[in-house]
Amino acid sequence: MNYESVMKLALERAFYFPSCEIYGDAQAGFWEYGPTGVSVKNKFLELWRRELVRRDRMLEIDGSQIMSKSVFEASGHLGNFADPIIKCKKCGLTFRADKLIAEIANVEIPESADLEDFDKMIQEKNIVCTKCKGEFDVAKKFNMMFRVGIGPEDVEAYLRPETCQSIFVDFPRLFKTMRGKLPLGIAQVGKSFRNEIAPRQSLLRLREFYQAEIEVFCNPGKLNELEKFSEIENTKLRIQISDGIQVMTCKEAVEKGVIPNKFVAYYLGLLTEFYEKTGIDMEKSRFRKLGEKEKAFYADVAFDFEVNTTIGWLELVACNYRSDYDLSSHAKMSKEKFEVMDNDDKVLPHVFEISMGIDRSLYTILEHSLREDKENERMVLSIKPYLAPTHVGVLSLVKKDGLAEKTDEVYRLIRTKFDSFLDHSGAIGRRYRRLDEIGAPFAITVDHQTKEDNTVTIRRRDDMAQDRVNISELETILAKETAYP
RNA sequence: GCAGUCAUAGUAUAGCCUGGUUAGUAUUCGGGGUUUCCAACCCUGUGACGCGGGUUCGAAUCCCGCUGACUGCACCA
Repeated sequence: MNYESVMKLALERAFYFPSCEIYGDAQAGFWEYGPTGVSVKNKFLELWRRELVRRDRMLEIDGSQIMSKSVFEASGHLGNFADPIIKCKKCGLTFRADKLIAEIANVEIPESADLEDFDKMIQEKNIVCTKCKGEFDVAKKFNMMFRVGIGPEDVEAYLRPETCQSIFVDFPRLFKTMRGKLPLGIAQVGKSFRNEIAPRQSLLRLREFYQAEIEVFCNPGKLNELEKFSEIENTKLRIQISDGIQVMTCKEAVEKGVIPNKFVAYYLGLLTEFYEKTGIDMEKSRFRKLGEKEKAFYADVAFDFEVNTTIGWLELVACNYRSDYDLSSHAKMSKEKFEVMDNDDKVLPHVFEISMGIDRSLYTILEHSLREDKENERMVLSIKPYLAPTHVGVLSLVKKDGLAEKTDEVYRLIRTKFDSFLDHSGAIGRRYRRLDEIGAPFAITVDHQTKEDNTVTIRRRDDMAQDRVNISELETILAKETAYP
């Protein structure tokens, strides 16, 4: 289904919608999740916990969103997370200073250079606005982090631009108190904040967004010694190589040198198995190795997990081998010791990161699950039952003859065990359609026969077929059908 | 951030050019009825001119600013 239809569904059924929408000064890049969206998000995260955190015995933390200045001095975000920009005095057009200079004067100035260097070069080479020939104002830094002031003294701090910094900062304590052993995964779900220049397309480019990040700390000397690699060695990865996507097992990818080591391949394998279970169409996915220029400033080797949608390839996960970039910078800045013992070796761990964009993942799940059933004139969200915002609708065929009361009874029986929705009003077909649209995989209908033999019908969303079962069996059936895989 | 297009109920739209009755329609939604297993029907009700200025006796309509959405460019660490 396309972006437009997903957007319509999102607005009509309260999956997500613009933040502060009743006010005229609402800013772009901020969206809220409604009840249905939250329900899917929570279930998606439960799946993530099962398939990655628990499976790999990772530790999950929940850190602060506001972090002190030193953290970002050490992480490099204060220096590198900013673009040098110049603005035309006449027409107001803004350019990236380094890019414009490289283009016009053919001189490479690193983007982290002093601002005066850009001004000097612009003077020297007499660079003017490409559009109106106007003069440029002095270069400025546009930092994508949101600055906040703490307390009455307005102490400088920042909203985190990625969740992982708390994981790095917390690593020494966690390793000691949780009896850590390399390789050790530490995970976190939470919000991050980036002052994007042009937020776009609802959940796909936000200023405030959810990440589920995993940082795996490892001994860099043992990247090919990983016993659990055998668990995923036959898992098939889809990897972009030059112009085509090649499908190969994790084992083959390492043997052919497509992936540098077993360690990285293991986590790409886990990630593949996870996304298969979200119901995203994996035939439309790929891992893409990033080139030198595309990589983040902290990354050594980087693979993006991307999925093709109706608005193009979307990056859902960034997998970065960050080496000891973060731990050594924080060690230097804080004087804290980050070396740990790995058997008899004292090592400064390296980090492999799996940084997942939750909002984009949810969008993709919706886009890949939503379909139009023309034959039956309905929109169906064929989402995996364990991710569905509502598991089951509980309906009375008619309100009268005591069926409503009987339906209430059935609802009370299951309401705390499943996400269920009670509905008596209107035609039965309409109620089924409403449930189809929010992806409820099952509908239970109480009819006249129920009063005679205590049976109800269960209707399945995808094929609209119905079975008659005893009320006493409902819990078992639903538990089985909505269970995580 | 730049350029173009646009902004009316939950959703989709008409009206705007040419200012003037109660802002129309479809669907959704609430209540009632009838029928009963796939958006039927009948009655009834709720619900909108993005925000701020200006012009005017009078603004959804004309003008200005802001905000947002879409598309393209740039950006995406």
